[in-house]
Amino acid sequence: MDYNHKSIEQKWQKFWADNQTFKTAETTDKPKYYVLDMFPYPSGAGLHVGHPLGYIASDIFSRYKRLKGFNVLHPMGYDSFGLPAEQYAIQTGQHPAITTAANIDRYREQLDNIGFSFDWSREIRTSEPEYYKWTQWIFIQLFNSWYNKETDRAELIDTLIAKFETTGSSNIKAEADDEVLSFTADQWKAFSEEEQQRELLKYRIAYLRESTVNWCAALGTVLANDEVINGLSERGGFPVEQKKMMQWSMRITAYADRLLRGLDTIDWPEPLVEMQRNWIGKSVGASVKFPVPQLDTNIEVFTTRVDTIFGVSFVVLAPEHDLVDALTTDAQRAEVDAYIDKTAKKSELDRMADTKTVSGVFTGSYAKHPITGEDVQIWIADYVLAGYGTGAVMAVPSGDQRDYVFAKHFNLPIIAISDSQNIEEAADANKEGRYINSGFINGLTYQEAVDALILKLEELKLGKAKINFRMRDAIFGRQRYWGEPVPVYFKNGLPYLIKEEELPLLLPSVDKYLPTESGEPPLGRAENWKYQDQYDYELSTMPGWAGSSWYWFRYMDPTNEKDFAAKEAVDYWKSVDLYIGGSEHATGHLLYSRFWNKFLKDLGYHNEEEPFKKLINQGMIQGRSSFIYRVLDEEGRGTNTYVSLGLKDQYNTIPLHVDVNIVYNDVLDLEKFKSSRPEYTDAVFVLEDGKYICGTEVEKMSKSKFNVVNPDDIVDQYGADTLRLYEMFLGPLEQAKPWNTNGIEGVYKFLRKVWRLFHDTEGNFHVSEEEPTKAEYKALHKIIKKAEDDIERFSFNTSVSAFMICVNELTELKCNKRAILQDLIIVLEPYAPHITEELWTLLGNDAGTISYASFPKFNPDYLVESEFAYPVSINGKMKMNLPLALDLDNKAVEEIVLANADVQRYLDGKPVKKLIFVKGKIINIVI
RNA sequence: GCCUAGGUGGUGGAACUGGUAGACACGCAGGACUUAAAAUCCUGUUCCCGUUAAGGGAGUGCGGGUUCGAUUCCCGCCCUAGGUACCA
Repeated sequence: MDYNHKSIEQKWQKFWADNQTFKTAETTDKPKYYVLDMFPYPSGAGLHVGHPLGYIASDIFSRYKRLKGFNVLHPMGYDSFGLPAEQYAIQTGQHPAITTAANIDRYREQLDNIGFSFDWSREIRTSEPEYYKWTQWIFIQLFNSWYNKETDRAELIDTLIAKFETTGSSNIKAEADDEVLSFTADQWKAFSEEEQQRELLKYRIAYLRESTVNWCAALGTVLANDEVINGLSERGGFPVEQKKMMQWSMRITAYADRLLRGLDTIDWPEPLVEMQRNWIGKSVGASVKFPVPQLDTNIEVFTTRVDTIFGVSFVVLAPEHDLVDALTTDAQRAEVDAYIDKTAKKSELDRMADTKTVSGVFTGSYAKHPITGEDVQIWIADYVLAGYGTGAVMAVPSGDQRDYVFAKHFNLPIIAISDSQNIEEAADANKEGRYINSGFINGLTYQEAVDALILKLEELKLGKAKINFRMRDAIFGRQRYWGEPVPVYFKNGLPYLIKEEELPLLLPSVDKYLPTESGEPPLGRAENWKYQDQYDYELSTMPGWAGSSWYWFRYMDPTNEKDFAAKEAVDYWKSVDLYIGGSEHATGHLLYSRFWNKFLKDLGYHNEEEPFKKLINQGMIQGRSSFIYRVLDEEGRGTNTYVSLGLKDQYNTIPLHVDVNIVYNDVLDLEKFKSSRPEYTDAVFVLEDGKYICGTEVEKMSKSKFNVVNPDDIVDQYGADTLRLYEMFLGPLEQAKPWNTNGIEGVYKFLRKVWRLFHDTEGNFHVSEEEPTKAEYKALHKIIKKAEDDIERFSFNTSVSAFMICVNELTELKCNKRAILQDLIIVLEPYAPHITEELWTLLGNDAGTISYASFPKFNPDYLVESEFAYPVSINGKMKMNLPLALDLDNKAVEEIVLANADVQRYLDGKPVKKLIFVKGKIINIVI
């Protein structure tokens, strides 16, 4: 019997499912290993051939780790709350739960076709009440906590209340809102319940406050910063505006420093680490106050270059800055108002795009320089952003290019502050020289100046060293239906939690999935939906990232009703050892997950500072579109004649997308093309060499470009094992690459060769019990070593090649010895589990046991070669091959090489300066 | 602009810490088997010069450098992809 992928794969997929072969054991005598894929959002389009890339890689790694004796946790689930299901519900009226369930079924079917070793008994869906109960529970913990800077961790709010009751607000070091009150213990106790709650809200990690949000009118919801790209929504590309709203937020900024420090402890791809670093955006500098005596206040600025403070020639506020109104003099009022009006009208997009024109206006007021006491003009300009730092900057034209341009434009003074500065043409920010024009820091170096200035500013109470972060708190509420309800109700306008034992707070039914007439979110439509029949529930739902920010814990203990996961399970599985997924989640999911992980650790629920120890970004698989060229007639109208790529320049043509599924190795299947659409039945072709060659282009995979390839089709034609091997063979895992099937035949041929090693020429199964030869052992141990090394460094494509070499060698040797073949298929099992399982049982082993067999032990002795030829060069040139026995020491090698007649001839009596040895071989002779 | 990754045959890509560049596969060309096709197998395939051959030369984006020896390390530049953007 020849290799029949269909019957083999169906048989084993059924066996594995029926026997729960990949159910993760709860034993603890084996070391654990946790391999996780980023779980998919089940979209209506189903999987295309790009989706499984990462899953195949993680499956190979999981299976490899099982063979290496690890207890492997390799689960899968669905991130099933999300916008598309809701949009679809708005259009069709169908409940998102129904479409989501249907999509999940389709996904599951497609995934099962590929033969993954997921433990499906641990499947989770974020939209199931059993799951989101715990997402809500975590929200409750976040609401019930504050961040204590002294202990550098989150603590229960009770510890804060206790401090308020004993010492008031004075000694509290907390991450909190800016406008917290100062009070004594007695004052606190005298506060009303409402006043106390209002104050505590400013400290909670999940908190409610009025904040400027990214409002997307078209989607009817707010968006997080990472969901906004260039002023447009990530989904749909709709315009996004700034709007003030009461919103739930997460105090992720409290964790900014820990999130940053943690990056040094994890094994993640450098670009991703860099993205998170930039997103967090730590800058070290100082906060400086410029007194405004006439208003009895200060303008506080943030600067990374305090040392340039004597170069300050003006101060600039963002147009939205709170003090602008008070600072504007009557004379300047009209001009300032006009300017504010103009910038307010500009969208975020315009404001970002327009970075070249210099604009700004003088307020008419002056501030005092904190050190010299001189008057400094106060300006407003839109290059200063309200959202960063304090929304105000001290302008140092000599050291900052934007300030320089601004000063030139408005004819403001430019003061050199360093003897090494060249400010003829542009600002010069170097820190090399000694200070000039700088009062008491004249003559000092950069570091000396910074230290002296910080000291001085602290003494004057007009400044201090400060660290600023670019990262903002994360907006947590969405005005949407298909998400987790926030377990909060309102009493007297203040939020209160529902009790933990009342969880889950179920998502109520609504008649429509649109906002109410009064503009409330869809949940406002739910009837009789009140807490204790009287209090209004929070109507916004949680954002998409809520459910995915802790899901790896749930897999550890997916059905637990008492905890998000049992303590023993969490203690055993700890954190994810290997996480595979796309880099598009760099500043979203991957940051929020780290945040929640740290938070849950602070509350003592586990002990791991980081959730994902090692992370691999699989590259996107792009579509490779195929084109045919339709010939145009004299009037430029399309005809039904199509010309092959190589001849198209002889005609006037337009390219048309053609379905890639009827193109093989860029050759169009003419019959399939003709029957694809009625209008093509009579199509005429201009061929080259009897073939129609299509043009190609790399584009995103999408239906409209006819370049979507469904993995089911590949599995049907070549089998899951071929698909798995081929996706790995395509190139390095991390690299983006276009999908094409040009080389898939080679992989399929390889599997057939493997099959034939076990079968005689009549196709009957046959292996020999003879003792293998040296050469056979050598071929086997080469692949054992190579496969092991390659998998450990995630170089799957090179190990597929190595398997091909090995099988070619064994075929050449006509090797059908059990001792060799059995080990070979164990090593191959992670890549091609179905064919190896079949061969494993043909060899007489129990079904379902190959996945837990022992990975063969590599023996280096088999690779030692007794005699071989190798090239020796002279001065890097004139290479020649010399035969040589290797079991010799360097001394002997040296003698033999130098005695060689060819070498002697080349040396021509010249003295040898140096011999270069590599691994006991002379590789080069220097003369 | 800044940050990060990358640039190797007709194609996808190998070369793990500097040591025979182009493994493996596709494609292509030629051949065997076959009435024929499919399948399978064999041979060749970086480029240039050399009638075949023996042989020689060039060659890993470009220009330099270090080294006996550089795809690999260093300096400068060009290009591509991804991220980011008035962040004080």
